[in-house]
Amino acid sequence: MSTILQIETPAHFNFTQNLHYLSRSPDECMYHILDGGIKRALQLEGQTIIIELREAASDKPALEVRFLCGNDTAQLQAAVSRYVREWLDLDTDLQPFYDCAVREPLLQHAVASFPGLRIMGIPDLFEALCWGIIGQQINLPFAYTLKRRLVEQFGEGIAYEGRQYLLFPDPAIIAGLSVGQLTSLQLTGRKSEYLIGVASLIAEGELSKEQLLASGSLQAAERMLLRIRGIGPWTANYVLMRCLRFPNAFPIDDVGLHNAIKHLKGMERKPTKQEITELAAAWSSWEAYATFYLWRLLY
DNA sequence: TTCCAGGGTAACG
DNA sequence: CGTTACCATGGA
Repeated sequence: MSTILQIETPAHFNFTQNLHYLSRSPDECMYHILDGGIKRALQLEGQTIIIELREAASDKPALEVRFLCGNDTAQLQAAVSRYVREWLDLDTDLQPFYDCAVREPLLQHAVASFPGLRIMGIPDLFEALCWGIIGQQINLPFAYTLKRRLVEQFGEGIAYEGRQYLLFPDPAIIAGLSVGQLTSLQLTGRKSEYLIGVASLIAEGELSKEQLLASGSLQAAERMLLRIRGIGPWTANYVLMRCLRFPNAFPIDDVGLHNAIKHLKGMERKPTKQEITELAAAWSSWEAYATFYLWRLLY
């Protein structure tokens, strides 16, 4: 009946490792993980579909995608394939990072513990920016709660086999909200203003992923993001890492990164920014992956 | 109870 | 300019 799309996976990719990362919060609302597979809704090529992603039982290491709901034209299949490759970062060769990490005291343990882990992406720019802003200065469980409220309140949902599959809210919807409609979800007034502002920029076509990628360099894209109210160095680099996929994006202000370093080095205090800069010199051009692996040590 | 959470802004000197 | 108060809630 429905087509099964096969997607070959590269060396240094382990589906179970990544599934474990994706399972980290019971409050995650953008996909359902059950029985070794991921199911989620996607809006691609102007259509809304539900897919299931799991490891393929084939000779070559691969994933298989089932189309549970919606058409599966060749064009849509190609779009889904591109989406999955980007989401799971299947097109990056991790060998150079691993070559670097095995010689690096701070990274050895992490890369040995989570082989095949990749930076799980947030392909949608608006979702990535919202997630970054929501997560500023609050603990992660609460951030997941706030995201779920936002998505349940303002995102579209599709029911399938008794389960609700949610799409992230359209920027135009959020752009039209009042601050009060967001503070009622327990977002702060300030963050509510940030979200509405970012939504407006995207809805008006003044900010896009294409535009950021076309800027030519990490630094240029970072400068564009830093001009936006509510986006500082941490949020900019977080988005450059998880959405734009710059391997050298580096959220150096991240408290989780600070705690991981403190723990690994047996320090009594958190490292200073200068100390981190000196340590991270050895991760040059792979700062994003180093950060992601160190985060993984924390939970 | 206090302190910290995947920070950023605006108002100070 | 560098520094600081403030945001607002939940969990340890």
